[in-house]
Amino acid sequence: MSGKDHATIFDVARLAGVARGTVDRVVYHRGGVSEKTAAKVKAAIRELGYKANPVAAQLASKRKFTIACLTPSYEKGDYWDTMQKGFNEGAAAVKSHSVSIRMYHFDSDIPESYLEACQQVLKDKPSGVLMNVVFEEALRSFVHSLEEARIPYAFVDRKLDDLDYTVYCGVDPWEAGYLGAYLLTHRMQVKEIGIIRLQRDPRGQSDPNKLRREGFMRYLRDYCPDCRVTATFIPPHDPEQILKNLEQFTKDHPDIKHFVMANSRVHLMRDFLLLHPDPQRSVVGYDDIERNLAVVKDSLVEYLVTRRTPLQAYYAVVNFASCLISGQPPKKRNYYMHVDILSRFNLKDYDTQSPETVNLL
Amino acid sequence: MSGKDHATIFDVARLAGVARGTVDRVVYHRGGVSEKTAAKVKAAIRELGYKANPVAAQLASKRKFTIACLTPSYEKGDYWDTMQKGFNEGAAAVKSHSVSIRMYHFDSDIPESYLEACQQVLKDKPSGVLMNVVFEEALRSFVHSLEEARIPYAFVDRKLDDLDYTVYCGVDPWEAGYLGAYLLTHRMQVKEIGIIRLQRDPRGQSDPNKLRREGFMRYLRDYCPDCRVTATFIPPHDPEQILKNLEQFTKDHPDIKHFVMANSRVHLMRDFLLLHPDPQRSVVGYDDIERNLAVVKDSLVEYLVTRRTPLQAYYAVVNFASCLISGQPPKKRNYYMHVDILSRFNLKDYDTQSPETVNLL
DNA sequence: CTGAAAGCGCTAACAA
DNA sequence: TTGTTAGCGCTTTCAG
Repeated sequence: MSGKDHATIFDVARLAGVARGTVDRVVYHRGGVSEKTAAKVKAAIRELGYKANPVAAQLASKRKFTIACLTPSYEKGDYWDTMQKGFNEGAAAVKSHSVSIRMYHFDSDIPESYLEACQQVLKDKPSGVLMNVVFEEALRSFVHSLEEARIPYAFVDRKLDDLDYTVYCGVDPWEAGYLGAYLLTHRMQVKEIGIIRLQRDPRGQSDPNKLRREGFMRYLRDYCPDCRVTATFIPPHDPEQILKNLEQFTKDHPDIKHFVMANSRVHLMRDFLLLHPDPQRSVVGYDDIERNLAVVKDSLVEYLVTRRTPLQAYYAVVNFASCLISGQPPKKRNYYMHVDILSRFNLKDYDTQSPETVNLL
Repeated sequence: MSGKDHATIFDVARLAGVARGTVDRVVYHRGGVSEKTAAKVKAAIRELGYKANPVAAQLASKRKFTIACLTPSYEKGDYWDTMQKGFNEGAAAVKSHSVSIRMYHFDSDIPESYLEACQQVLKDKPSGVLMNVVFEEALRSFVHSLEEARIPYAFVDRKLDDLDYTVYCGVDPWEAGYLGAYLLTHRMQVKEIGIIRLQRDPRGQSDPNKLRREGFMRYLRDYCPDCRVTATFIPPHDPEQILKNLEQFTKDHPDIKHFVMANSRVHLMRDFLLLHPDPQRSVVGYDDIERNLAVVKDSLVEYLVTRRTPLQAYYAVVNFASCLISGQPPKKRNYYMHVDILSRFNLKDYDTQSPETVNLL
């Protein structure tokens, strides 16, 4: 073993009576080796208990990987902006492993923009595609193209179970919904709940929070069977109108003291909550975007149900990268994250705890 | 940049007009470089945006590090056993970076055993010591010896602020206490609270949960000023006696419906809670050890205030290792973890989400 | 199909 | 205090 505490490719080569290159060929199934030679090499590997040194492999390798991240475009501070942080951190982490990421954005209200982005990805021939579920139909056809091009793909946040993705990273939205209903109602006699929804573009074929709402409703059926739920819709980009809507809604339903927003924008209720304080009121929202953390901090919203969104993106990138590097067969890997409960007394250190903490060097 | 997309040590050396070895010396603070040269090198580094390639560094380096982990001994399933998992995972993560860990245990009821363990550590001359605070006096004198031997040290879980440690990883116990009181009382009119404490060895000079209790009491002063708190002590290793004690306690104080255990063993209440169900009762405990997760799952305990204990240990190991490897000057690095709220509806995936998920290669 | 050899970027021992 | 250089273990190209 040339004085080492572990066998090197050189030791194997010598024992097998071949060159190092040949050993490399059999180790990585690169082909082009006669069966007889391969057998000799394999025997030597077994005898020496040889394990390739990934550090050395990494250094010597010239391979480069590109991960295409196909996600909705975003504005500062919104959900996908929060995700973006995680993508960036993931990118930084995998950089020294010679994988880079490239973002592709589309407008989640405009199916055409999604199709366009898909075309662009296909044209760029990345090593893998990391994406989310927005337009299901279009997504399926895109995945079809990817499979034809033999490009592996992974999901973050949402997935379609029946597809052959490599990695998924996210939380179970149904469970998050269930938990939200628990937090909104337990220890109280709740008879009425108001659910505030967003007016999405009429053409929008996506309903990203359907499962959350279903989980929410299911909890109510299980534990508060005679609780009535009333919905109202607000226009996400018109603060004045939001305020008016909510004022009208609460005037129409004076008994509703419990509110939930199943999307990531509970902060849109801020003005209303500030202007109409009510000690009996309780509000539950979702997702750890900055503005949401702020309304919790200000005691306007009682609970936020979430997971570390940037970490979720980070995990997705890192794990997908790891799959690409190792060239493993595309077996599904699901990483379900834990659902966190955030209240005004455990807000500290939530968003500061970035994954970088974990990276050596 | 010699045709690369990133600067190498060679590029830096050339720009600074020095040899590669010199660049290496300044990057790793190895000393033996004149200030003038160092300045030139630093300028070149900045100009090129040079980042050392950890993969190459790893491959070339012959250094070995040993981290001594000095912790209380444990029994299966208890708090320090849970920590141990994290230490092991941390060890696995840093292994390929040529750092190994070695455990040293002592009995937290027997100061002498602690002194002995300290002596052993000192004799073994590790590259660094990772530890916890149990016997404060003895710890201070141990730290003194470490400083004389120029061995850096780090804390996990608890720390002493005034010492010159390198890394600390844990949560703020006071805040965890505060949060626990919130969870136990909010949305309710609570007039009486029972706090269940452990009979620790009389010689035991440690009171590990003092700060937690203080935070807890502080919340009550802030928000439930006329709530009365009554304590009782149970013997941790005598289930029958625990049951009797608790039965007697609740007989003596029939109005107490709210209980808290500030230590990690709320599961000791299990038998009592099972035998005397009471829909009005609420119990809050601390720490994510398996048996505690089980009593939450069974709805015997309503909330657990915790952090990912194994992750905490993992972070401590990895970060400390990172400091040792990089040979950075011993500047304090505090990693405050987020305080998690666990209820029966968000228990899933809490302990399964191990840090290994994040490791490439 | 197989061997030889030039690196990958950095460390560390030695020489100056 | 600084420069030089031989590797670390593997990949990959180029000859044979």
